[in-house]
Amino acid sequence: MNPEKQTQEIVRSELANRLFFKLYQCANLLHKTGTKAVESEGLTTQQWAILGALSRSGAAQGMNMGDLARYLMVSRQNLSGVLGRMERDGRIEVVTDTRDRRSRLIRITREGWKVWHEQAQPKIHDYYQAALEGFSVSDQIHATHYLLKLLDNMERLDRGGDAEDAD
Amino acid sequence: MNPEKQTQEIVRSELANRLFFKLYQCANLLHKTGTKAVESEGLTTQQWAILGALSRSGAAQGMNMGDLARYLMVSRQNLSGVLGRMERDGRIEVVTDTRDRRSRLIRITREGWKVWHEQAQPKIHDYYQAALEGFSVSDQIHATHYLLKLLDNMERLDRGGDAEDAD
DNA sequence: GTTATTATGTCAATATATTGATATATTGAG
DNA sequence: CTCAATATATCAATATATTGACATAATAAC
Repeated sequence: MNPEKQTQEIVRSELANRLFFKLYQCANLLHKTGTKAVESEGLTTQQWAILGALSRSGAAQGMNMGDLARYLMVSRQNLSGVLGRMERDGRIEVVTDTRDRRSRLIRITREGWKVWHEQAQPKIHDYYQAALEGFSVSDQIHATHYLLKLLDNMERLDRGGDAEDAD
Repeated sequence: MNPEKQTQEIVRSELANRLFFKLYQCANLLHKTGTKAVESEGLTTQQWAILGALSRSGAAQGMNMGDLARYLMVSRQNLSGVLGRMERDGRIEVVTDTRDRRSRLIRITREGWKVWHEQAQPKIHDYYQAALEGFSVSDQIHATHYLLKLLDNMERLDRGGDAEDAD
């Protein structure tokens, strides 16, 4: 490798390093500040993500464990713990799917719906406003695009640990 | 609020929601795929971040707990646990700062240095390569810029929890 | 009907992450 | 010297997160 190419390599590697370190810091602060924003409702960022998923119009009938775990990109065992706490708190309910009795449908309860829309959403709105200060609509679209691209690559990494013919 | 403004509000809010959900998913996958990349060295993404911080030229003398916690954006109690495991594994050492005997300097050991440079770095390099597939240098710069901006806003949120003088 | 697959539950071990409370040692200001 | 501030340690409670292993129940394939 010629010296010029080698210098390029180092620059690129340090650039990547910086990008991932910022992502790492963002991840830490997302959970810290996000949880702080909704803690008065007894919620955390994970529970926020789950209520967000379950309150979508597409999930009116509920979502099963596997789909929810894949959607949130967490493990089934982890999800099980969080859902247990949310069921305890009355925000969600777990019912057996009549069409496939192996499957459990996770649904938001009336109380969960109320907490989500009346209490959490206004605070989440304020949180977004503050966290996205200085972001134009275009900036938001571009930032989301980069995250999506990164996500695609990481999903490929996650699947293709040894099997090298993902989709 | 007129109907047009209201529609704009909803679009903006859904855009923000999408951005933060992607960030949430990225955070989950970063830890999952990142840890997988260095697990054969007995490392995790947190330990990776710590070794990265300690191996910088600026940290040759070591970093104290407080600075390291602020740099990584984690709590002191959390850092304490991770450092304990890393000390147990011989990757770092903790010595009392001679200039301020209250302070403990965290330093990378010779063994930690070796693990970091000879074993972890090549794998991290490959990880970056795969995770940034399709990112030009310009893309990387822009993506980092957005993360940095987000980080600034979230840091402000983190500090100003009760001070209510937001404009 | 037997069997393989699928969806989930559960237990265990480990690591990461927070806040809050309490304690100790050291430094620096007066 | 006294006292406040600083830097850390430690304990506790709670929540999140992973992999691995084993069990169960229901579906689907034969």
